[in-house]
Amino acid sequence: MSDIFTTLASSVRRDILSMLKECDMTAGEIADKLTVTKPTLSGHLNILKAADLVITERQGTTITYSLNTTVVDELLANLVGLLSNKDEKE
Amino acid sequence: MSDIFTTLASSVRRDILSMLKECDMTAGEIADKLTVTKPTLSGHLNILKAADLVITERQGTTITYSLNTTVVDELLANLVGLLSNKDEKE
DNA sequence: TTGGTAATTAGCGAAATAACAAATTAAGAT
DNA sequence: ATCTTAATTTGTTATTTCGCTAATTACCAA
Repeated sequence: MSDIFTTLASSVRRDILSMLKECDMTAGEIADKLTVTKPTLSGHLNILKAADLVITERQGTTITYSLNTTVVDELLANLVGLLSNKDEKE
Repeated sequence: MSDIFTTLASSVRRDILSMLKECDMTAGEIADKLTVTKPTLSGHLNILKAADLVITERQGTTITYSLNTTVVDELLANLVGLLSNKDEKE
């Protein structure tokens, strides 16, 4: 949970998540849509994977990235809990 | 919206928000609960204020910080919008 | 005006972050 | 085995962030 926010602090990583929200993509396809180089993108994908926000599946030489919807849903639930529990009396 | 995530990337700032969620506090009171020095805390409070997440009110020599619930609610709505409409195929 | 308390600003060094080019691994095809 | 394509890892550099101490501002009281 703590590094989730650090992960989301990068606009490149948020852009990647927004794209994966629409459809699964390979690293190369993502790179074509962004302005960063492939090595830079690879680093961002590693961070997203470490945060368990994306899932990978290799097919031959290409690797497809997709959103880990389960974890994303949990993240949203935690976020709401972090900031909006006026009722909670401890 | 973009710097909101940068703002939330610090655990110190998230702790401050959690505390202010419970009750309003002065900078000194917040400092007593955390392990950082007062100047360091002041910097974090400035960032939170710049992000419009907290509101300040001076009473004599003390300044009371409180959560800007309006902006926090907007933030949560935006977060949900950013990540949770995977099914929405339009 | 002088003193005391609360909080901030200024300045510095250490650590983390992000980007790139170059080199390397992985898998499939010839 | 060799070549090609896709993607990653390595190594380097520059920028940003974080926390501290020291100095400063703001306010109130005597």
